[in-house]
Amino acid sequence: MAIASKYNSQLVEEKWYDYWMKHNFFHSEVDDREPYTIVIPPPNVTGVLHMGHMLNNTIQDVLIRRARLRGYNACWVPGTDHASIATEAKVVARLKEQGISKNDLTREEFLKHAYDWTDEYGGVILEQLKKLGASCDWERTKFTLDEELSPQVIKSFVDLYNKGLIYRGYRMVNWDPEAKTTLSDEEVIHVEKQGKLYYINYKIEGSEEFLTVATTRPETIFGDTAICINPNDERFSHLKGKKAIVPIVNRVIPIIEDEYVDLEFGTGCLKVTPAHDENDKVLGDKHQLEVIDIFNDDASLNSYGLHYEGQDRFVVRKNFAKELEEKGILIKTEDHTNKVGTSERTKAIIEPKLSDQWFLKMEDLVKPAIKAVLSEDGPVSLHPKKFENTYRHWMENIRDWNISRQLWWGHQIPAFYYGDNKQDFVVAESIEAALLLAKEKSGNPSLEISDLKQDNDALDTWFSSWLWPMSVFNGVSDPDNKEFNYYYPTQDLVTGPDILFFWVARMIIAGYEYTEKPPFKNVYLTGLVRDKQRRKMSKSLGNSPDALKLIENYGADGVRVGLLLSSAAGNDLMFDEDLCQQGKGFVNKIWNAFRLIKGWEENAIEKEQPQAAAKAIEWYTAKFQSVLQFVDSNFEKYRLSDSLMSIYKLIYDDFCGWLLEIVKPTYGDSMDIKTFNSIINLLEDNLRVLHPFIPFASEEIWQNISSRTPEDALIINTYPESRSFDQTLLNQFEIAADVVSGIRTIRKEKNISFKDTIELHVINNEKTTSDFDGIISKLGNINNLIYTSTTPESAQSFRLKSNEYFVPLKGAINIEEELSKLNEELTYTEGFLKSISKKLSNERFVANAPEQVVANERKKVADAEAKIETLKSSIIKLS
RNA sequence: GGGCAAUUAGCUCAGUUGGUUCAGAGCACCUCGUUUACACCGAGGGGGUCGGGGGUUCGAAUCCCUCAUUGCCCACCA
Repeated sequence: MAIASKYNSQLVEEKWYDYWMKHNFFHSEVDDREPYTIVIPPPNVTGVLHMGHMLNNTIQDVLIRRARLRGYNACWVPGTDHASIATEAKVVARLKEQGISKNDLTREEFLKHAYDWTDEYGGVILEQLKKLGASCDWERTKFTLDEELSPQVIKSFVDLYNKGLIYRGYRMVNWDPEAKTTLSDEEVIHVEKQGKLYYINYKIEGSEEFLTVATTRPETIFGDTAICINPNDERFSHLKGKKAIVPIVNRVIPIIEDEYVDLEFGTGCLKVTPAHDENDKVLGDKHQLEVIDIFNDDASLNSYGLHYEGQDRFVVRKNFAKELEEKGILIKTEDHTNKVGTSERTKAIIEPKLSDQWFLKMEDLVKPAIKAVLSEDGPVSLHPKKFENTYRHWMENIRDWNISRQLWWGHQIPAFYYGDNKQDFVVAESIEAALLLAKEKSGNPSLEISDLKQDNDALDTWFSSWLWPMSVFNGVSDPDNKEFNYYYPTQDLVTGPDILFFWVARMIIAGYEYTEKPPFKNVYLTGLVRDKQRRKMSKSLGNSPDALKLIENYGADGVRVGLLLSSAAGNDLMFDEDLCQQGKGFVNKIWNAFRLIKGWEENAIEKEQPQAAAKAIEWYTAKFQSVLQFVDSNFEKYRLSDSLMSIYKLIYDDFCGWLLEIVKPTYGDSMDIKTFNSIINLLEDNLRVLHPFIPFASEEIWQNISSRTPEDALIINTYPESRSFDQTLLNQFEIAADVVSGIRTIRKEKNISFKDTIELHVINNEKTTSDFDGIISKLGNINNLIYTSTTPESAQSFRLKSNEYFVPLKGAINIEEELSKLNEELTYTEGFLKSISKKLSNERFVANAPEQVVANERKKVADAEAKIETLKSSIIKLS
């Protein structure tokens, strides 16, 4: 039977994914086993798979597959997020292309378009995840805006409102003029921008004197309602109680005093625009100033902007500055860099704006969530731990959360207005319930449903996703249901640190508010995927590889290995396609190991097992256990890269490099059945550990070893059991391996072909075991291994500890060369001995160092002395 | 402006409470090797005064101080 020498992922991956799906292996139902649950960070419903998703979901799949093998009832819940602002922006843009303006549509018409869009693109990303091998329970796929989840979001709003935690307030909020909505503080990114500081003269009323004010935003002059000076500033003391005249506008405004003003900055005079700056708002409230809002929703000027009405704020800045300059009012400008708030989504520059919005009080809500993460042995751990600092800082300085958005795509706020007064509203889960409340609150029993008008705004997307680990199990609507009780709290959450506040922290908050339990136990924060030059991957740079193309070229397994090999938790991943190539090579290596072993099957007969093979199997069994222990302990620390790397080396070096080479029959010879069976068992153990990382190839090989029933599929098989192992055996093998290495070095130096057999003479001063002689003979191609006490004539030598090894050579040996090699080793060993002896002769060392350390140093001395002995005698013999 | 983290081989990173083998791995690099699983291979090799400077200690990559560089988070100075 012929097995291809190159592993072909494309032929294999779809086959096994279909097979797993067909046998429902990804699906989980409540049963008696212990659950292991992961909820996916729901990607945007209209998103496409990028490298970040690949990394993130590979990690989740590794965790979930490993849990499944270890006998847990593994459940990975997939789904998508409606991503209100991002999706609405996309829909608006598409409508614009079709010549349709959002303003011309009713809410219902707009939502129809939005749903059409999600039907068209929605869930594409989930299909792409399947290509990666993601073993999600697809029967549980959820969408944050679907019929099951939406009522839970509404319920939670009503509940928090009734608890007095949600309120409506007229506040300064972050306004995104492009999306025409407010944003939470977290959605604002501060970016350093090069700007100018404009020095502008304001005339003092009833005098010819001017006051110069420095501002970065001259266009807001139209909204000025005061000038503020520091009461301690002697330069301006004569202006106290006077009034100033706003240039061009000619409005008379008071000159107020407040210590808030920094004497050092600018001119020491501040213009106050309470409608468009948070600090100015504070000043305005304090000094009871008028508030003049000069902007439209798109940040163009309204009628307060006079002849600039309708022009964009930045156009006005330029034009107005020019006008002021021409009129001699603008006296100078300076370069000035400052941090400008921009929208995380649209990148538009944020305009502080006063408006009525819904807020959630955070102060008390965060308390249990802080404790859960930061207290000693708290139930939630962040990996890596360093993010706990960031978490603490944010949580301890939290402000109320603006949860309303002026968007249509999302959960409409369940507040219903029945009158003209601001306070004439009720909050309820349905309009019917709202009517009852409204009748009561208004005292008007004749109110009808048609008299109620629902709040136009939608909720912040994160106000729905913070419920995700609960809502996917219907835990908000029905907290006592069987599934929720079983699957919640979930086990691990895998996501990026960029949404630590947006999502992770808020989920913990919601979890405690509704269940008094954390939503998950461990949070694995991945790094960002960057390119080789450390640049972020982005569409505009075009440095982001096509994820699906990568899978096509390297196989999902190859890509998974490539991504995982060098991505420690919390560290950014410098992605390079070579990593995938390495992953692909690894898969091919295992495939060929299988090919070799499978080739022995037909020649495997009952015959005596070679001693070398028996010993090698014994050794590998121990080696496997030691690596397994390492792998498991690294999994516990969420160090997946280290786990994978140790398996990688186990396969390349120990399994293929040593074990298979030792048991491999000489050309044309048969294989004994006992060895063959052992090797198959060991191969199967390897596959069990490998499966979480390379699910497709491991299943393919597993199924090719022998025909299996679906019940025997690798995906639902068992993880190798951890057992104790013989460390001495591993140490002894190390020495044997060094001997083989020594022989190979001599062969190489002397140009002796690996095909020619040679002799090896050993002076065994160390009394090392002869158990590995068979292995040494096989791998060194030694025809005669002789224990001796005399140095053979004409031989090339090497030493391990105080043992001496000789390969007799026919031709003349370069005695000079041998001597110089020996002398070099002697010098080194003597120097080594000297430094250790010095250490030991230091009384303070002997007195202070732990016993074990001192004993080890003594042993080193003994070893070195023995080695020096043998070196010296060899030198004498040669000279 | 405040805080946090990092700086170890050409690259990406390990290095556990300071102490077994003079600092490790993978990749890359150099040399040699192929009719007998795999060139998506094998054997061998070179390469680091552990960012700089000080200190504590019998002993420091590891602890302390300081400087430098980089990254991240937070923040209303016009």
